[in-house]
Amino acid sequence: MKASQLPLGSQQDVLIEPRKSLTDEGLKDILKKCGLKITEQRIAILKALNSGPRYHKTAQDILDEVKKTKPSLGFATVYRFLKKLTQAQMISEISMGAGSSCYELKSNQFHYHIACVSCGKIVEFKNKLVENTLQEIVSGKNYKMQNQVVEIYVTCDQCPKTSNKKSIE
Amino acid sequence: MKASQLPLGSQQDVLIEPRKSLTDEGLKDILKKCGLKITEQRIAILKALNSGPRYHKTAQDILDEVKKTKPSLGFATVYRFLKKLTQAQMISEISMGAGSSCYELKSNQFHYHIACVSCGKIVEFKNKLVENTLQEIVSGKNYKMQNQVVEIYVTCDQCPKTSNKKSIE
DNA sequence: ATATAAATGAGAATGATTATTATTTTTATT
DNA sequence: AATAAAAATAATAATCATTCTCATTTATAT
Repeated sequence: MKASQLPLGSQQDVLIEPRKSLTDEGLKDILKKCGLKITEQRIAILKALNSGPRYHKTAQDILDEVKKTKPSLGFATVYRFLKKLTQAQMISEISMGAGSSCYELKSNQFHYHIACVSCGKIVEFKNKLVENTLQEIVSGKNYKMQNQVVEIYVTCDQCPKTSNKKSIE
Repeated sequence: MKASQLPLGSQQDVLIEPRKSLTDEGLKDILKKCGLKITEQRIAILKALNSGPRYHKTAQDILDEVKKTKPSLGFATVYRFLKKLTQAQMISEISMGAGSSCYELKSNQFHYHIACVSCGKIVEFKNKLVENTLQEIVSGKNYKMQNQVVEIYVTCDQCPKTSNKKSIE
């Protein structure tokens, strides 16, 4: 399934809701909350993470964006910071098969993805029934929810050549 | 979130239902259905994929298993064949963050995973309400379902040291 | 102002996966 | 059963994403 997909980061997709942009103060608060020092690089990386229209970004996406203003930035700094943000649960790491992982700032609601295995298009969606059902499942086991990942792989109606592929049995 | 997890393939987990073992004829039929030639290596790899108690396996898991009887097998053959099986939609590729992807033969029902971000334990589960809801979502958009991935990340009750981590907001 | 711990940048190292190529095997056809 | 053509294999090199190392710079608490 997934090996046939293009890497997530290179794809167009549809965003459910635009995010409000964060002030420099807001970005610094994020760093403080994580116990991290405030640097230009980190502010710039957070801004890149929070800029639309696509909110899940690869390390490469972020590097490309930030290098426009800070050409000396290196991959190591991006990955190091992304890992710290992940550990602090400020962002989610998403890996949908081949290619690089994507990262996105957590918002106050879970959202999910529909990806076409043929054209690579990704659509975000939300569903409270699914969200609540998953919450009940883990609550019933006395677990504590940390994150939910729901990905639906489809062949979409804009891919006529592939839409007659057999579904899984 | 995911960067803190151990690789999936190295973890213990709980299986929902044992799978029936396939005869050599059944395995050959799978290859024929995919339009692939029948070789000892492929039969052995399929057997390894279909053996319990854990049905999601890394390329390394498969290589280790098959090398017991065919020591000359190499990684390239494993990956090449897994990619063909994936393209033929006979198996699913699962990548839950860091480490290697896992592969599993598709069964007739979707199943999902709960993973503890602290200890790495993975539990499989099924839920018809979620499954049907996801099906309705894609049907409503005129898409054709190819696969569903539902992963819940938790801190589990056997991890007291981590169970008081704050949940995502 | 300064000491200390943390962060950065550059590049090397690692681990997973894919590509290359010469050799071997399968399978369809004599 | 022999054989030609296409496909598969094994070995290894190459690639890609990510992490590590270490010398230098920077942020922050005092």
